[in-house]
Amino acid sequence: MSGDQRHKDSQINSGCKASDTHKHKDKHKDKEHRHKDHKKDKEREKSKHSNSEHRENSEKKQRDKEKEKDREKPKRSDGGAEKHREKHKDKDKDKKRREDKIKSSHIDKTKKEKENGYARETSPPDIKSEPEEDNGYFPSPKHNKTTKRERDDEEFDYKPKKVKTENDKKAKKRKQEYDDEEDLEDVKPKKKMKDKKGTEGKKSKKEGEEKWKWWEEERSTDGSKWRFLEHKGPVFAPPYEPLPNNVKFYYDGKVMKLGAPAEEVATFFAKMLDHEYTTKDIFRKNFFKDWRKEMTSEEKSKISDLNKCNFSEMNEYFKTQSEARKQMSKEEKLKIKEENERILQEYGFCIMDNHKERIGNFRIEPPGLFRGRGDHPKMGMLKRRIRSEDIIINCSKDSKQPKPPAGRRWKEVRHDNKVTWLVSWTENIQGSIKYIMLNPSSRIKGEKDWQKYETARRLKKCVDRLRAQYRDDWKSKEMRIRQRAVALYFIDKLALRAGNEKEEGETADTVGCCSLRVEHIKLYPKLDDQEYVVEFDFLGKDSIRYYNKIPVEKRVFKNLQLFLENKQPEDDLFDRLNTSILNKHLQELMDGLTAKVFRTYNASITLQQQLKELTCPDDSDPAKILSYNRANRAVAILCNHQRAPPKTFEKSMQTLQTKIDDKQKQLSTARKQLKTAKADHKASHDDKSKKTVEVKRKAVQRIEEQLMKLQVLATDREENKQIALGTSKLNYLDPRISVAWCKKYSIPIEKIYNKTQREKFAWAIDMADDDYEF
DNA sequence: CTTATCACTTAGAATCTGATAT
DNA sequence: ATATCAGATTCTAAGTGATAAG
Repeated sequence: MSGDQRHKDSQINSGCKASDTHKHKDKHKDKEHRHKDHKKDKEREKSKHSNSEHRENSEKKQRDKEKEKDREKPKRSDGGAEKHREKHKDKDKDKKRREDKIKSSHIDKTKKEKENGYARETSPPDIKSEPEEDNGYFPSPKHNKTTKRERDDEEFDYKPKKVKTENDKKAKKRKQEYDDEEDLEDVKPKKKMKDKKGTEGKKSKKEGEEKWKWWEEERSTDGSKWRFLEHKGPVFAPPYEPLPNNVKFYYDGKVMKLGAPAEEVATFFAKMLDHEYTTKDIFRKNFFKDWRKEMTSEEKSKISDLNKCNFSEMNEYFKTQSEARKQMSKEEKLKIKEENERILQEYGFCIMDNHKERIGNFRIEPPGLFRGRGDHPKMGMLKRRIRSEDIIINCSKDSKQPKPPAGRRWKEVRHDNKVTWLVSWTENIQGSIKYIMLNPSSRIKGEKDWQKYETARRLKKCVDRLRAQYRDDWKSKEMRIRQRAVALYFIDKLALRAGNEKEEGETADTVGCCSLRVEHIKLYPKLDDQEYVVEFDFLGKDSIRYYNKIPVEKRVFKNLQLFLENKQPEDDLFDRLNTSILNKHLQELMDGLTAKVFRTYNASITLQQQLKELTCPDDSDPAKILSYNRANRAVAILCNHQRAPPKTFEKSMQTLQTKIDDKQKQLSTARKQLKTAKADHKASHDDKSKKTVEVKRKAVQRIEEQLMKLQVLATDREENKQIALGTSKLNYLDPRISVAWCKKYSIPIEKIYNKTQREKFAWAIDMADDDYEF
């Protein structure tokens, strides 16, 4: 039990986890040659925005072309590039918009470079102006009108603060405007729902709103995330219910009655008794320390040793309770279910800009003991109960504000439409802020998700150029550039995460690319039959182990040797690099580009390629789905998405195997029968025997099919033992690729996406055709 | 610069649920 | 009817990255 990540690590590769404990760091700030370059960085940093490339139709062609033309910015040499930029910066939006249109109509890429660098609004020099991230940004879509309805988001129209009818109109109009060029076949009848009238949202029966297609509407571009927001506030954790008197706690063998505060915290521990956590020293120490804070002075003076505490009766009690819950009668269960449904209906939705949207997490996290992942220094600490006085409510001014519990108040009510959260509070373990936000199916999340994939697609168009550049940078005279280039190579090739710095001692010791330390890699000039092999072994996000040996190019290898010179194991591998430097650089190469875009890009492009490669048109549906899963798996492996093998894995494989064996037996019996039937028929030639033959033949066929299905299932499951497909499916794979694949091979989308996933990806399901290309 | 803060995405485990096997 | 189990859902920790503050 106790699936603890570490286990799985060892399973996958020979054990040993990275050592923790390094007191490392403090990068040598002795920069040997720092150069003038930052100045460049600085200048540029402001120039993001705008992009406006897009055009795409023939992406492929384009892609190629693109790479050459794409801003040949002289890598370093300041100056050049900027100049470029400058020249365009002033165009006004309208003009630009027009241009885009044109452009898109004949896809002319030559134009692109122009926009590429331009810095329009480099400065809305208003001081206060809070340019806000998205300002004018929304890179992607703006133009892409690929074949299909991609959004052309129009940034400049102002959304009428009111109703959607109006929006619709506008949208429609806009659409018309562009339609000629794309002449859609736009299959979808756009019946926008009847929700007009602002207030309507509320009453629209639950999902009743017949599917609002937000992706057919325009997005706001002024950086605001919504215009109207109303909700009921969070659902608080239920208050503590003291234990019945017959459930005792013992200290040093003697019964001891605890006051409610101490008792509550004790129950948190008691509930976890079976978990390996509670045997860990740090966990116990942290727990005990925090527990004592809840004790009365009397309790405190008595209870001085956790080892003398006996929680087992409490533990038993909870087990019994949960058992009882399972045994509840149907009606009781139904009642609970209904109550939950009621709460969901009341608190689980909000109204955002005329639409009723599902909230993701409307319940406040209940108090408990903090469980970090991996070797977390704070495991076991008490996560305190959140009260209304800790809560900040965010909603629009003109909405009906949520009410705090009777006689209580909120910490604050604000009206900030530059953010998407409805409720926030500060958590006491790390001091970080927690939020209540909308469900992934909401417009606000969906748009962002869509945008993410559009950015990745833009990377696709220029990735060759970027690769050429970083390869070139391997030869740079400047250490920092070489480091940056090698790191980027890893991020690109191995899909490593960026690797922000973390505060030491506050979290488990994990790393990403930029934070790799010397101890995390080993170099083998020669290994088996390969040259220049780098072995990675480190704990990444969630303390999941990353272990990989890969041959790299000689130049990379030599660079790594250089980076390692004179360093201790706990020193940073890339001592002149961090994520902020890297991202700043990436931003210069492509608008909106950051390290994580590479993961999205590589994941999606891998899926697309693998699907192409693995799908056989003649396969049965289950076989095709197996291919899909394999393609998905390739991505999961690339991204290192692991899971603890399910506890029941072995057993379930076994039962499956039994089923397969049975089926096999059935099959041979059926075959025998068929043979006999045939023989009979031969002998008699009568109709009846002929029929039997047919029947038997069918039976054989059916059984064969079933057997095949089972075998496929077994293969799939086995291959999936320690690989988690969900994460990549949900976060990295452009859903339009999957949708297109389903359409192309007539696989029902339900086979690939369950209900929740279909909701999240509704936009993709609606817009992608079978010829969609990432 | 360096650090802190904030917002938001990504992550695997825990828990729940409902279909299926017994 | 009950037990089992796998898939769905929930939960919340742990990342990324932009920006503000020092």
